Amino acid sequence: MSLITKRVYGAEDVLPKDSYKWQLIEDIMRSEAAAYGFKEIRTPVFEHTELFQRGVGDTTDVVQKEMYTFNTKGGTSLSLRPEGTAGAARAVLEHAVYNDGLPIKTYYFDSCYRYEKKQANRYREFHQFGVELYGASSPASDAEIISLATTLFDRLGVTDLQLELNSIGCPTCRAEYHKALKKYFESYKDKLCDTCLSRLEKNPMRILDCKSPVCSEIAKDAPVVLDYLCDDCKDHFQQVKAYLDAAEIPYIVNPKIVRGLDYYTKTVFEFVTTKLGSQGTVCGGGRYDGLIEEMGGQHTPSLGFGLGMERLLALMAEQGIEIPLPPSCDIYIAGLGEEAQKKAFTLVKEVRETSLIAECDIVGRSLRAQMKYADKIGAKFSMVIGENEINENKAILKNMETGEKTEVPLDEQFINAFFHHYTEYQISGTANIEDIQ
RNA sequence: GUGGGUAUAGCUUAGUUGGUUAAAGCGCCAGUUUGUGGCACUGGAGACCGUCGGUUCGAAUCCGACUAUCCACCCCA
Repeated sequence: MSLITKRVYGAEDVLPKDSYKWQLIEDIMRSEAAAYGFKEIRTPVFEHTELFQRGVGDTTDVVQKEMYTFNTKGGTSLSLRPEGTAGAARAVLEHAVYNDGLPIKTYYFDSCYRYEKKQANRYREFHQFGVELYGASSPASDAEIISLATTLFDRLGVTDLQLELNSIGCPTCRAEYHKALKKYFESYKDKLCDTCLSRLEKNPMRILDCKSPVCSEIAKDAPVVLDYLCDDCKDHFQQVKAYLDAAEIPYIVNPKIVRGLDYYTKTVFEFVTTKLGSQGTVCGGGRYDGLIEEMGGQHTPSLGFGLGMERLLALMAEQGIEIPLPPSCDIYIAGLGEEAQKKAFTLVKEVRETSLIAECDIVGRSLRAQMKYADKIGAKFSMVIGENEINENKAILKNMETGEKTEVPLDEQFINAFFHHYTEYQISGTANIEDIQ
């Protein structure tokens, strides 16, 4: 088949056979976020370009080369969001949500866009579950955010993740650290890769993250940010760790994680796995005490994380976690002949009003083909209606699993009779839906 | 932006040293007599063998370019 076009490079379709997985995971996330007191926020996919330039940071790769930026007919520069934090923060400020009282706890399911080369578990359109907490500076809030993430992974049964933790300090102590780093790396100027050479001027911390063997070898002995933290930051970090210890949340301190977005301060963390090839970060976040101010608001210490839905799904698949199938058809009502088809059509409608799932033939199939279809969609019960049934006003209800047949009335008592059998069916334990929560 | 791999039905693949209408399994649709699914059987639809060009009497098969796709670098979710 030659189609006019295919899907856009780097974008993925979620097909009917898979969408239930997303729904279940989203349900769990919503309920858990709600349990922590978070409420959903929905913001537009596009924003004024300067929001990301200011918010995410001009020097970051994300803003410099990965944004989908375009001009409107009126000449305004807009960009598709490359991440969720900036837009959420903008909305909170624009609507003065802080007047409802602090802290503000929000979560979102965003589709985000980055113009990058596609790779395993890296897409140009990807989906992120994100959480933002505004107006909290205490280490307890850091721990709460991390705790939410670990609870989510627990509830989903994800185990192959390690929490890596670091503190990159506040602007004051980071300035000291930058100086030390620069001094250190300058002595290796002739050996560093080209990208790292440019990083040396703009953001030397990024060199620590370089995967090139030479640079990472040099980076091994580089000054560690934790040694340069001011007393306040050092204390904050200690207390975050103490909270995590108290909550028995395991972590390792990794002084090399620096994060790619400029707004981070103090606590940064990632949940990483080795099971997903080279895209091992499933969830990343941290504190951004300066962001709200940078965007024109009052000083509002804040923090959050983003969790990659595609990567989470991929990891769950890799781990062999089975997501329970969604409910299938409860009853299929086959019809023989025009009059019977209409009867089936109305009966099915009645059943649906009780929020059960019911189907009848809508493509004009033979009885045998209708039964095959009923079997294929996993109908729990079936029923055939023809001339006889209409004349006698009763029909045979068939349990598709056991083959057991029962006579039921076709009048207004039909629903009651069906419910009776359906309830027995569920009690007998043949319904095989296990809850992974 | 830089590398490397791969392109044959919806999916997974076969296709021998270039040789007549490109094959199989799964899936899909229909049927296997009178009104009942799973199993089995029969039949059907579905591929310009990624595209363009070249070598040749002849190309899915050899060569080139392009495109798509996958993986890695980079970056991050």
